[in-house]
Formats: sequence, structure tokens, C-alpha cells
Amino acid sequence: MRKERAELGDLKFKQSVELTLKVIGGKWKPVILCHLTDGTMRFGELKREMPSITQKMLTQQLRELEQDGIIHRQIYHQVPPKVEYSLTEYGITVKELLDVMSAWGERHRERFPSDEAEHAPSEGG
Amino acid sequence: MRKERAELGDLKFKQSVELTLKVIGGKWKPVILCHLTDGTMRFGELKREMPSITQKMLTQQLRELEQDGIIHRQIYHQVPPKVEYSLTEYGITVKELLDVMSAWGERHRERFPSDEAEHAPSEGG
DNA sequence: CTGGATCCTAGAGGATACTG
DNA sequence: CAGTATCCTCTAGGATCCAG
Repeated sequence: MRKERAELGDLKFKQSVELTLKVIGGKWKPVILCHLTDGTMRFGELKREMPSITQKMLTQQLRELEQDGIIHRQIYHQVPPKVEYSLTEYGITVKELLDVMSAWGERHRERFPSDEAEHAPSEGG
Repeated sequence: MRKERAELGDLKFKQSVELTLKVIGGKWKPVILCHLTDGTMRFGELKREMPSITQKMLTQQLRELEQDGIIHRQIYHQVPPKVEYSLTEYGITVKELLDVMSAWGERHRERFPSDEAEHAPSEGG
């Protein structure tokens, strides 16, 4: 009983993969999510951890993640402003995803150590 | 013994995630890989399954996947030309990744059925 | 401190023509 | 059939300034 090129099932499969990449993919979202898996963080904190991101991008990506229900935005109406970001209960489910991705990436690095060279010179925390 | 914001471990973690996205991310690679998990496919076959991709992109993406050791390119020197693509033994490890991504994407679609609307009108096999 | 608005660049991705 | 080459578009991402 091998699967016989189920067209429909396959279509849904790949569409789901694409959807996932659309939601948590891109240049910054995965990094942001990695940081938020550690717990709640303020805007400035995130910015500090990612020196090479611009405020615009950070804000933009956070908004999108918020709209997708991945993260929660807690605003403190005070001066100076204070905004905290954290994973929602639903957002926590991405941890599993990040774990698998990270694990695969590490294995890949073992095979192609050169690949990390062109990638390493980014932010270092 | 909770993890205490291990900077270095965290750095490697997020870099691995980024690396993964660099290797199998993008607009087309995941889709291509989804198809190849079904087995060997010819260039034209892939093209047919992905009507909205251009030859250029398909060729380009396949080359990159080949260079990353994910897929194998079998050339038959004949007329007309015949080239077959398949996952390498190493490439098969992405199945696990795709599975997790697909599963997450499906769950996400349940939460945000609207998200599929802006994504559905692509190729339909 | 957080982040909106504006303008700009680079590169991913696309259309088309041509070739062994 | 599979692929290269060229030129073009579009948008993700960036720099900078301004504001509550």
C-alpha cells in the first residue's frame, strides 16, 4: 500500500509548507522567534540582540508575527514607553519547528563547513 | 537547572536555523523538494507540476540544491536530452523537515483560514 | 524607549529569445 | 528536452528623519 502520487494530498502538503515559510520564514522572523523562546523581551532588548536589524524591520516583523497570532504585544502606557513581546500559547508551537530546523542546520554545517563562513559574520549577540 | 540565556548556544541555534532556511528556504526549493520526495523526476516533469515557475528559476534552484548535496542530477547524453533529479541519501533527511513544516502549516491554516486565500491561487498540479 | 513615515538599494524572481 | 543569456520587474530589506 504505497502512496501513489496523491495529487491532492501532495498539493495540500506543499501548500502547507509554503504557508509555514510565509509565516515564520524570511530573514528575521526565525531569529526573532529564537530569542522569544527564551521568554518575554522588550523591544530594545530584541534590538540589542540583533544589532544588524533596523527598527523598521524589527517593528514590521513583530507586527506580522502578532497578526499571525504567534506573539503577544504587551503595551505599558507610560513614559518612557515600554513594550514587551512574548510567544502566545499558540506561538510556542513553533519551538518544535525551530528545533527541527536548527538540528538539520547543524547537521548540514557538518557536511558543508564552508557554508557557515558566508553566514557567520552577522550579529553575534 | 534551567537554561540561563546561553548566548553561545543560542547563537549557534539561530545560525543553524538561518542556515536551514538558506538551504531549503525560498520561494521554490521547498516545493521542488516536496515533489522529489515522491521519487525521481525529469526536468520537464517538475516544470509541469509547477506551471508558475520559469525554466530559469527551476534550473537555478535545482543547481543550488545539487551543490548543497540535497539532490542528484542524472544526465543522459542522448537526443533529445534527458535529465533526472532525485533526492540524495542526505537529501532524504529533509523529508522530516518538510513533514514538520507541513504539519505546522496545516494547523496554522485551521487557525487562520484566510491565510490560504492569498496563497491558494498558485499552481494546482 | 518605541515606532511611524519616507525614500532608496539590492537582489530575488520573471519574460523572452536562443541553442545543443 | 533541457538549458543559457539577457533584460526587466518587484519587493524585501535598509537608512534616515521625525514623534509621542
